[in-house]
Amino acid sequence: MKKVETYNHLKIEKKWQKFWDEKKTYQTLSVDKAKVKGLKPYYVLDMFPYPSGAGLHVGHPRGYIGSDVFARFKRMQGFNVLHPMGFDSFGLPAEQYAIKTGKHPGPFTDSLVKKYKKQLEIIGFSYDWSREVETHSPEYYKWTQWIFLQLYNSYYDTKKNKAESIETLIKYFNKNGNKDCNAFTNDSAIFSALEWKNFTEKEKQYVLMSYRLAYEGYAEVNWCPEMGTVLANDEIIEDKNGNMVSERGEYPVEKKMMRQWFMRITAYADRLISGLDEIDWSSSIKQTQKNWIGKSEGSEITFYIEDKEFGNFISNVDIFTTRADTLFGVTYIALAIDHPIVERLLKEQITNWDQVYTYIQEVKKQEKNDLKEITGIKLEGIVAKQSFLDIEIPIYLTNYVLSNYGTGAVMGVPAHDERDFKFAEKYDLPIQEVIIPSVIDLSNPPQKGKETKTRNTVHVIVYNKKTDSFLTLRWKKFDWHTIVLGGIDDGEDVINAALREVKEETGYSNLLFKRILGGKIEAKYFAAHKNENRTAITTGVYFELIDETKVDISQEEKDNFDIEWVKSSDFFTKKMTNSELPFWIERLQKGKNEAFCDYGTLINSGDFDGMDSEYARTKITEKVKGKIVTKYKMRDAIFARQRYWGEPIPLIHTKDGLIETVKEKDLPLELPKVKSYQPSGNGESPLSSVSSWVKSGYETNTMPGWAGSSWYFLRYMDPKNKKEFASKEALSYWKQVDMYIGGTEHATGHLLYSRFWHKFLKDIGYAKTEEPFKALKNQGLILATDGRKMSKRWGNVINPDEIVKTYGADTLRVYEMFMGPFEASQPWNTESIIGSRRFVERVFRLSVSVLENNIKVSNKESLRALHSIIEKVTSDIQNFSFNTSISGMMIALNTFEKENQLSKNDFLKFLSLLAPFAPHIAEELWNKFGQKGSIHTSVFPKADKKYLAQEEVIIPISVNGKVRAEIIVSPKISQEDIENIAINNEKVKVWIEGKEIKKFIYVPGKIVNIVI
RNA sequence: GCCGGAGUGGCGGAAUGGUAGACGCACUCGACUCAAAAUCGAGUAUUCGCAAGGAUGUGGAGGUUCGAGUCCUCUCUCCGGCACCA
Repeated sequence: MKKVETYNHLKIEKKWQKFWDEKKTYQTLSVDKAKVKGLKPYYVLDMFPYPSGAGLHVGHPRGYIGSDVFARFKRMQGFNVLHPMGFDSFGLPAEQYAIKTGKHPGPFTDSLVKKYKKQLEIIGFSYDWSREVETHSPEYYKWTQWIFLQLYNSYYDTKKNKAESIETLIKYFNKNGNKDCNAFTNDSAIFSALEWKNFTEKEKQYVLMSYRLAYEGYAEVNWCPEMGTVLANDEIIEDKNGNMVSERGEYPVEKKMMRQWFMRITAYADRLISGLDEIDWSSSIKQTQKNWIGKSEGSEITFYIEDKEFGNFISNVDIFTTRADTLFGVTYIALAIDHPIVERLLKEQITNWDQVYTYIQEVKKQEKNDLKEITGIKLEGIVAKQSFLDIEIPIYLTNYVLSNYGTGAVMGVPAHDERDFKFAEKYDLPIQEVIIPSVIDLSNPPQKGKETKTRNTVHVIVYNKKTDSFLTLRWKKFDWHTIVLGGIDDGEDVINAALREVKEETGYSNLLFKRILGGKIEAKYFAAHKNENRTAITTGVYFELIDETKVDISQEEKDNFDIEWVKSSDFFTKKMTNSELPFWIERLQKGKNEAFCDYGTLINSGDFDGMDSEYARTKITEKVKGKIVTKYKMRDAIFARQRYWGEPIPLIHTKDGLIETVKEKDLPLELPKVKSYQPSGNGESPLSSVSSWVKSGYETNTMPGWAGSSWYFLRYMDPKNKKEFASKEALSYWKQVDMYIGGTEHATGHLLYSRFWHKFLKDIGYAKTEEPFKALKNQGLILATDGRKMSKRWGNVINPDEIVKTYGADTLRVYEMFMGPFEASQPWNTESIIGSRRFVERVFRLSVSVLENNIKVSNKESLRALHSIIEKVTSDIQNFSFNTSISGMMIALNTFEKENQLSKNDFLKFLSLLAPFAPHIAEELWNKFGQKGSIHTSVFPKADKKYLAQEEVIIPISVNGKVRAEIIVSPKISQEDIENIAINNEKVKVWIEGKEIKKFIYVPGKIVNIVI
């Protein structure tokens, strides 16, 4: 018996990993060499990991495998591929380790990095490790600090729409003050050139802080007095009673204002939105970013506040609204509890200050983001007015208005805002309707050139409880089916008008009034009998029939229509002639009235009556001398942590209270050694207890975790450069990341911050593109078998090292790509991994038989299978449809085995398709077949269409859409011929016998459908 | 509440408007074997039928079309994000 070679993954994988490493197979060519060779760049990037103590589980490599397949594919297509890896190695867990053990987090981090690298290496990725970056190494963070300094020394020019040097702004101030300076700021104070020159250095510094892109300010932090430290949001949990406590030790956490550093990301808000249009990201992640930035256009309108008793002017107050069209519906003004004018200007005038103060304290205690109930308190003794409104408007403090959005003040329009509506109901404030929905009667639309008359009408819905039906009229002369309706006479009450109409038209006279169905509705139609257009402004009234008592009705009415009671189920679903009816029914079914928040037509708004909302928004803003403004939900990003394990901020506080930058030649400003990693106890970072550090005046805050990760992709382009963060040549050659792969969890963090930094670096002449990541793919999660996320906590973690050991890296890679669509989440199933292992083994066995058979030319079937899979894999990898590539290769393999007529050369082509997915076995067999070099630097095969043509195709014949037979014909068969064959087919005959053929459809090469 | 995404066999999933369930797992039967594993072959949506064959079937209800998992309208469920943003 002959000894059969077996597939030994352990041996093969180790062997080739060593080979690739020694031969530097995956080393990216330098810019110069690539240019000489004429190779185009392609940059495939993974989101680099944060090395945590837990190590990798099988979910982590999913994205890395996908990007590796893609990178290998691009490399075989002849691109100079940049596919690097590194570590985001500053951060909290290492810090916590240091606090717990008292040891320096550096060596600990290094050991974790080592562990991660080892785990990654055995999976066989094609990273160019010579370009590795680690954000905690001083050679790297030197440039993170350098970028910080550029931001610190820049402001945003809103006219040029780019960042500019702060020196330019200072020159401008010297000449003109800050009038019309086009610099982005949140500060509204205006000063002249003379005033600027007379400012002290400290005052100047203070002013400039409002313009710099990196600036000092104050912000609320989570302060834990027990631990004497500031906590990040993910270090806080909610305890049983709903109080915020620290995750470790469950100590209470409170809010505290602290000095911080910020990034003025809001200056880039518009570009962060518009840039989304030019990048190939999933719509959901783009939408998430758009929502997060939260752009909304609205108006700022000034109201003035006066003393109620004497009418003395006290102060202006600006409100922000997106619905200036509802201005005439204002019935109160609502201020945030911490609106600056409350304490500053109004306190003295408010006659119920004690109660107001108590209320403010109460609201302050409530946890943010957890508004259970809308509350408020009226400010007695003062009122608001607006020149164009002829009313005194009460002012409230409320808990539903935020001081940090808009102007911290809103106009309360209960009729057209849900929250205002609730508030008005609770505090019994008037609800003034100014916008009504507008419908056009499509069956009878207004005609051009006809006069339009407006009239007030009433629609009456009458319900008969006994029979569960509604009163309708069936018109005799027209094809109309309506509810009772009619005009409202001058001075007549709506309810009386409704009762009168019902009595006149139907005779029913004993009705019980239930309610008015919300606001009015405008309907436009053509009144044929009067030859004019009508605009009916209609109120819906709802009655119940008490009994069938009837009065006589006129003959005219009897001739007009029949009375018809319609069962409620029909009434709610049936389309009737009144186009307003769906509104009435919706309101009827809701049971209570609500605010109408959509756009519509204005009423009760003086000169603006009849305008539509959108137009009126600007018109009213103009009229009241308001401003059209744009607001964003996004806030400036906090750029400081009171911790040790992060990049030091390269600034020096002088004795005079001034801030100086660390000179570029002195970068990096390295982290000092400290005795203790414990927080200082006063909220400052451990750096504040290093006396030499403090003596030198160095800033004690460190940078947040996202600093280093906001530009690392640029460093990979030129990782060893000592003079610049990356050379101009490297930046212009690589330009941007072509394909970025990572999880969706970074949608509003890393992915937003790095776009911001990249845009800034472009503005100051370094980055070459507006956007850093041209295309982005988000890999789906791999869930544990129990459907939960893999986590130590649930004890459901599967370790990739073990899978690699038992099944091999190639099998793991094939399996993770085969599981399902790359961007969808799937549960891990160790049971089904065997399928991928069998596939790899069968390829191995096929290689043995191909060598033995030694066939010169493959047979037709094999050739067709090969070339169609070449085509499929090429397009599937391009689309990240890795799962279908693999199933396609399995199908091809089935054919090769069945036919057993595959040539060596054709097998090698197949092997090339497999190489990106299963690199080790592909390399092994490539080598065994006597090929030179590495399969991974060989050329990806191209499909030859001539092998794809088929002489015969199977065409299903369907009758009325149901498949009844199949025939085998030439793909070139004519419509006439196939019609003959199909109709005379025995199986088909059974179905069409004696029936007339109405239509015969032949979709060439696909299907026949006979319609009878 | 708002904005995304998704609902297809026992499971993971496939399907430019053209034979739904490819491919894989699991399962059943068979071959090989003393036996088992591995491997190979056949089968495997539901339902009626001995079979040939028929009917039903892609969360639900309608619609467009010769033809719908795919397009349109409404609706239910699940997942993700945001959430007092005026």
